[in-house]
Amino acid sequence: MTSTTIKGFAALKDEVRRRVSSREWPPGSFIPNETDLALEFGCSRTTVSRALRELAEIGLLERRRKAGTRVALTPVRKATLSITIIRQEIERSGKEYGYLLLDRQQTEPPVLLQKLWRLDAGVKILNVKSLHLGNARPFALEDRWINTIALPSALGADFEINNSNEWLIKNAPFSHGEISFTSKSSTATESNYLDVADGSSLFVVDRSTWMNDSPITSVRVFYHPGYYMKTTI
Amino acid sequence: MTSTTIKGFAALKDEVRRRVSSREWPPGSFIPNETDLALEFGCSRTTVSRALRELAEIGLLERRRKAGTRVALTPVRKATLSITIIRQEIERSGKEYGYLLLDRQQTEPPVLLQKLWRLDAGVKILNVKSLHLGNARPFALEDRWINTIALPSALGADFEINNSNEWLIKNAPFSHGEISFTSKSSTATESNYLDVADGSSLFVVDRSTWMNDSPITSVRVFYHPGYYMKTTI
DNA sequence: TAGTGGTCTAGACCACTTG
DNA sequence: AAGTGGTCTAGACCACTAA
Repeated sequence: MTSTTIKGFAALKDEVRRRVSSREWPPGSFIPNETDLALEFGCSRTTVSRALRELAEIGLLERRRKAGTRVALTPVRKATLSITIIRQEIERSGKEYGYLLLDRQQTEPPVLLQKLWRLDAGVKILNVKSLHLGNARPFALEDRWINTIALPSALGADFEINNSNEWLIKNAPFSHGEISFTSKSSTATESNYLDVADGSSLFVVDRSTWMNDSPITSVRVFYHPGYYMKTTI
Repeated sequence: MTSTTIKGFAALKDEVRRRVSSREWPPGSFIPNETDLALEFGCSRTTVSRALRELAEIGLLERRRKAGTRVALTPVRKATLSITIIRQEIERSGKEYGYLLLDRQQTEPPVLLQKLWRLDAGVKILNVKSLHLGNARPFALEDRWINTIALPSALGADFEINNSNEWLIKNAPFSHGEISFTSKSSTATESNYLDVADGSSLFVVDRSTWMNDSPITSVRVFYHPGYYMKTTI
C-alpha cells in the first residue's frame, strides 16, 4: 500500500465510503485501526477518528473498543428528516400561506392522551383545530392539544390570526419529543376540511413534546393526499 | 457569572440545551463565543466547539463565522430515522418472518422510472414483486426494479427463498440514495396481496439507490394499514 | 491484560463573513 | 480589517472489552 495523502476529515470520509462501496472493504470486514489509517493518510489520529465516528453515526461502520472498526454487515442507514414549521414548508414550495382557525375549546382529551399525559379523568385541556392553506387550498389539517396546566398562558392566546404552531414555538420551549408517521383513511370531517373524497388516504404526523417530564403539546397533522416527505441517504 | 466546571462535551451539550429550553438563551439570541464558553466552563475550546457543532447539526443552534452562534429562531429539529431491513423490522417486533415471491420478470419499467434512470423506451429490466410476512400475515408488499444493465448478475439470482432485499445488500453496494414517504389508497391488486379492504390507506416508502450516477435499484414498499414509523427529537 | 476507540488539551492556522 | 467558527496537530490519558 502506498501512502496516499488526504486533506481533511471530509476527504477521508469520502475515501472510506469509496473503499466500502467498491468492496475493497467488504461488509463485515475489519478495517485498519485509527493509528494505522493516520499513518497511511498522513494525518493525525484525531482527524481519522472524526471521519470514522461520523461514518459510524450514519450506520456505515460499527466501532467497538478493543475489537476495532468494521464495515456494517447490515447497512442500517440513518436518514435525517427536517421537521419544519408547516408555514415554511408551504412557502418553500412557492405557495402563499393561509391559515384558518376551525375550533378552539376546553374539553376532555381522548383516553390515549389522558394516559400519555397521566391526566385524571374529567380534566379539561385546550384543543385547537386549524387548517393550513397553500394558495388558498387545504394543505394540512391540524388537531392540537395543549397542556394548559403546565402552560396556563395558552388560555389567553389568540389563535385567530397567529396559528397555534407558531405561538407554541415562541412561548413553549420543550426539552424532548416524539414523532411518528403513519397513514390513515380520512373521516367525513377530515375529508370535508381538506376538500377531498371521503376515505382518501392521508399522510399523518403525530408529534408530542415535553419539558422535563411535563407534557406540553400533542398534535396530529393530516396532510393532503399526494403529500410526501423526502430525504437522502 | 460564576464559572461552572463541566465535564466533557456531552455534559456541555446538556447545559446548553438547558439554557435554551429555560429561555436563559432565548430563540434568536446570540450566545457567548467558543473562547468565552471555554473559559466559563473550564474546558478547552475544542470541547466547546464539538458540543456546539453537534447542537447545530440537530438544528438547535445556528452558527456563522464572524457573526457568532445563536439559538435557532425556528427550531427546525432534525429527526433521524433508522432505515432497517424489513426482515429485521418484523423480527424485532417479535414476529416470525416469512417471505413470498409473487412475480419476477424482465419488462419495460414505468415512464417515471425510465426518466429517472435515463433508459431508452423499450429497454427491459428486472421487476420483482414480493410479500414480507409477519407471523404468516402480510406485513409489507414490495415492488422492486433492478437495473440489470448495471447489475447483470441479478439475472442469475434466485429470489424464491432469499428475498431480493437481502440479495441486493450482499451483492449491490450503493454510494447514495433517496427515500420518500407518502400514503396511498390500495388498488385491487395491493389489497388482495395485503389481505385488506380495497381502498385501504397504506403507508408507502419509495427508495432509490445509485452507485456513482449509475442507478442500482428502485423499490416501493406498501406497508399494512396501521403501520407507523417512530422517532424522537 | 493489552489493544482499541473515546475524549480532552493547548495551541495553531485557516476560512469565512460582517462591518 | 478583524472577529468568529472550522479544522488540524501531537500528545496524553481514559474506558471499554475481547482474548
